[in-house]
Amino acid sequence: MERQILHVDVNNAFLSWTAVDMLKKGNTIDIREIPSVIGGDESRRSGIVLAKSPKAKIFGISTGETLYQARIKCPKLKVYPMNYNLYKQSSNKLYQLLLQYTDKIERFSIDECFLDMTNYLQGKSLLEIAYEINKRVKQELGFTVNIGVAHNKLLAKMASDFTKPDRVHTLFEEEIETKMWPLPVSELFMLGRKTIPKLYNMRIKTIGQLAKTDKQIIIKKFGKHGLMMWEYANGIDNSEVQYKHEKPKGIGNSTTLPVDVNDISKLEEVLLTLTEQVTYRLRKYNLLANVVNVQLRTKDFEDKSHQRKLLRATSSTKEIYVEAKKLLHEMFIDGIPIRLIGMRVDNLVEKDEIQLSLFNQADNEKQEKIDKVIDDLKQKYGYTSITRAGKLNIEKEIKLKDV
DNA sequence: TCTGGGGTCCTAGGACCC
DNA sequence: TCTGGGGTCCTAGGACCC
Repeated sequence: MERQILHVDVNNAFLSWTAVDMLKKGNTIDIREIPSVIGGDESRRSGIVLAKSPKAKIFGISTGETLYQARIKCPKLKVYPMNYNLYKQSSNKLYQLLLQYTDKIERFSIDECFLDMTNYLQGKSLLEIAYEINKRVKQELGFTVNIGVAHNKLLAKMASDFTKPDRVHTLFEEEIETKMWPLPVSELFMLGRKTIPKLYNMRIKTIGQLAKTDKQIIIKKFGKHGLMMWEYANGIDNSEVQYKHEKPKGIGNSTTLPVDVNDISKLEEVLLTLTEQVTYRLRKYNLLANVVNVQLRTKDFEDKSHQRKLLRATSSTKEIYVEAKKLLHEMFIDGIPIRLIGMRVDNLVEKDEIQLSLFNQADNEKQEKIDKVIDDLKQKYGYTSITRAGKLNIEKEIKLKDV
């Protein structure tokens, strides 16, 4: 049976949500109406554009470029900081509204949802519901969304990306040829900056040209990814809306250091902080990790990572840190300044599914108790209340260097 | 480039086993 | 040994998404 799919995409999400919040707090200007962006923190060397207003777009400012470049394009540009908690709250409000239409909702990212409306139409057409959601979000929540209307996820997603903002677009099978095929291949979902030049070399410039190229030729050149891109170009996508919220498959944190760091003991201290954050989240999900991974980025933007499978799954800060520290030492080369350090855990399993050997249990429980005491305090008093003595030192030192 | 951070999935090659 | 072939597991790194 034909599926009924909507893709809801918040227009300029971070910026719109900030605008709504500022208006609510009595601010008189709507930052959506002026050249403005949400930007990272330049003093922490993460000064890039995360979201932009339509007026900023007119100046040629694009997401991902540096604030420095953005200001050259528009000297009077207003820059507002990131506020992740606000985004999460705003995203939840949207989700609550969408739940009134179907419980088959996949939260694809903080500002995008797929809705499976099959069997939830209640006498209305899919398009009618799309317009109703569009209107209600604007009236009740104060920001606008684009909605893609189609019979599979890929086409719904492509449709919501057409003209913006505040629009509803359909992309049914019979519309593929006129609405999607004339677009450049770079517009196709899952085709990124590495694949586009290769397609150009094959004289493939539009989605239609890709769709009409022999499938086997694309598979031979791009493998599994090739099959997917050929199917997408032809509007084929049988994937389901993943509405059962799944646990993460990996959890990680990384940070660009305020200054390049040459000293491994400093890196160790940052690594400990990252490990504490990651394992805290791991325990909150009631998961255990089987693999520990450490990533470094050098001053010259060269990335490397090392990972290792553990002898047994764990969520213990201490156990994971011991392994992460080993990995750091294996990778670190004295004299090569480090710009970014990250750590992540992978191959996660449900804690309750693991059968602990009796031999390990006593030791394990002791470590668990220590972690739990700290977690409970973090829960109660906020994350920053618990810091290790060593951590405070490095933050102070980095700040001093930075000035 | 004055170039973020959190994810998922895939591939290639080496180690190891039968 | 001038060393087969298939399968699985592991690690490093890449591509892509928002």
